[in-house]
This record gives sequence, structure tokens and C-alpha cells, in this order.
Amino acid sequence: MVSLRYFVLGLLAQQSMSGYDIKGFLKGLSWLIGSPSGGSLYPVLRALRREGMVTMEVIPGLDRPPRKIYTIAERGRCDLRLWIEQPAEPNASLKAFVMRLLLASNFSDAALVAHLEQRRAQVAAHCHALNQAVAMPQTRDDLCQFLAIDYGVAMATAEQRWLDQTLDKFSGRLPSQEDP
Amino acid sequence: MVSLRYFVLGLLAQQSMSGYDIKGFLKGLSWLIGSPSGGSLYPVLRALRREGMVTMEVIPGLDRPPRKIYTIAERGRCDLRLWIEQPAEPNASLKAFVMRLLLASNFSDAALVAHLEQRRAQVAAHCHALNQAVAMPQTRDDLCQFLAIDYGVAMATAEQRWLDQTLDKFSGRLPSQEDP
DNA sequence: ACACTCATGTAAGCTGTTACATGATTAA
DNA sequence: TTAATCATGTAACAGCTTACATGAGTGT
Repeated sequence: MVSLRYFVLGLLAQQSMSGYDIKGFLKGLSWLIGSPSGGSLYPVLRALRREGMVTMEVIPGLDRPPRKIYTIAERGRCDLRLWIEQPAEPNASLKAFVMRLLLASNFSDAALVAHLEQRRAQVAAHCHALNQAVAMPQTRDDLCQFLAIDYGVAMATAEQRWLDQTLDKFSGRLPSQEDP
Repeated sequence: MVSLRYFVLGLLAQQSMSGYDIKGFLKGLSWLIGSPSGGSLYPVLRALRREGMVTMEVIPGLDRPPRKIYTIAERGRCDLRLWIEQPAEPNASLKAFVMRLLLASNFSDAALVAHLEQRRAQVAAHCHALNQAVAMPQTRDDLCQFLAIDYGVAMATAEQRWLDQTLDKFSGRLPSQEDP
């Protein structure tokens, strides 16, 4: 929850930026997570500054409007760490997952792996629910429902495969924790 | 846009239901498209009735609260057809796509194929954008960004595969339209 | 005694978008 | 001349969730 606030804070933890920079950066990822409108982004930045989470520096532009560069402060890093360390909500959307994934440099490697494993569990549960839905007789009759569920299963399966592969890459870095 | 309204209308076009039924039906698909809260669903049903899109019948329950069964009316079918025949917005979310897919029985076979092909074009564009993002040097440096984009590419590829397979199934039913 | 399911509904609040305003600069 | 980019910001609105209210029945 309160996702945009923490997401922006997380982006600023990686690099100091202006609001306009953030919008530009997110435009490239807009398909996955959307890019926030100015009407939501700029108020968030001001709120973060008011609360002492970030500091601001005005860079007067030659030939162009002045830019307000925001830099994360100590309080902001603390707040962000607290948010990141608490587990993801059980029914997190794809968007919420990718947003947390993007902030993963604020995780330790272990926490990143934990995040991925949480997601794997969620996707597995989802997959199971969809397969149960397929089993219901009324579902088979309706082509549209079948298509939607078939689509869901395909997506969930692909996501699981990606999660497994990615976890494999990271499991080598971690000392313990191997699941047969 | 105004998605919930048309989505509910589409569900009622397939089968007459009460608001509670709709919630129960969507709970099984909640991972894909979420299930609306009563606070949004019930007002939509009343609005649809007020506008003459649906009719309502109260079924008094023995031992239980009376149920209000909503049935789509002629006006509702017209409105729904108009909405369905207009093309999907270019940056439609996964959720919006699945919602339209679920209503596909209101499409002709040809319109369903058109819907799938629109989506394929969108996913292809998305894939292209992500691959460009991968090519940027600063992206390679940041592990998190790389992971997020890698995830996006994996999902998009899987979706394209599903779309191609599903289109293949339907292309046999249609007379013309074969792309080499 | 407590909590849950069935079934509908209302009101407050959060989050986000759209549409606008500013104002200089540059390209068609 | 018109539009677009740069860059920030405000106000109005749309859409949805949460939390609550009702009230009978059913299970532990």
C-alpha cells in the first residue's frame, strides 16, 4: 500500500532525480508498471520533502525551466528499509511485484531471494486456483471463460519458470537454503 | 474506460445473476482481474437498472435474504455491442485485456480474432520497447532494472506465444486472413 | 457465546487521472 | 502560426476500497 510514495523513494535511493526525470525513466517501463501522472507524482515529491525523507536542490536551467533535484535523506532510507523488509501482501498484483523488484537493490541478496520465493508461492497458489476452476464442468462449456483461464494458466506457468530460473541464478550466491 | 460498468453488463449478457453471484464468480478469477468490492459493484448494478440497461427481479429466499437477480435488457445489449465493437485502447492493461476476453461471446468469431490480433500487436510493441531498454548501457549496470526488464520480456514472450497458438486455433474457423 | 455465510446497501476516504495554468524555447 | 518539449504545479473529478449497518441462519 501507499505504493507510489515508497516507489518514488526507492527510485531516489538509487539515484537523485527530478520529477520530470522520474516520469521519463518510467515511461520506458510503462507497460509493466505504468508511469504516474504529474498530478500524482509532484505532490508525492513535495510530501516526501515536507516529511524530511528527501532533500531538494534547485538547479536553474539555462534556456529552460529550473529543475528540482530530489535526493534521499537518512530518514528516507530508514523508512524505505522498514517498508521493504516487511513481506509483500499476499495478493500482490503483477505491478506491485515488479515495483518491489525494481527497488531490489535496497534489499540484501537474501531479501531479494525471499521476495522472489514469496512470489513463487503466490503464483503457485494462483495456478492451483485456476486449475480448479478449469475442473468445474460449467467452465468447460463456456469458451470465453475457458480462454481466459487458459490464458491465466499460461501466464502463471511462464512466470513460475522465470522465477525458478532467476532463483537458480541467485541460489549459488547464497550459503544455505536449497530446496530439492 | 468505465470498465466495471461494461464488464458487469457483459457478465449479465451471458447469464442473469445477482450482485452476490457476480462477486462469487469473480473470486475465482481474482488473481487475473481482481474482484470488485460490494461498494463498487452494487451501485453499478443500480445505475444499470436506472438507465434501463438491465431489469431486476427480487427472489425472496426461504431462510435467507432476498436476492436481486439482474437480467440484461435490449438497451443493455445495444450499449454493450457498441462498446465491444470499438477497438481496445492502445495501452490496455493485462486486466483490461482479460476482461474483454471474458466478454468475447458477445463478439463474433471475427471480432474475437481481431481482439487477439490487436493484443498481439500491442505486446509486440511492448516487447520491442523493452528490448530497446535492455540495449541502453546504463540498464545493464543496474541488476534490478535488468531483472525487471528481463521479467517483462519473459512475460511478453509467453503472452505472444499464447496469442499465436490461440489465433491458430481460430484461424481455421475463419475463411480468409492468413498471415505468412 | 462467538463467528461465519448469505445478501444488500451507504458513507467516508484514499489514490490516481484529467485538464488546466505557467512560461520560455525550438521545430514544422 | 501552430505545435511540441521542458518542467512544475493546482483543482476537480473518477473510481475504487474500507468500514460499517442490517438481520436472519448456521455452525463450533
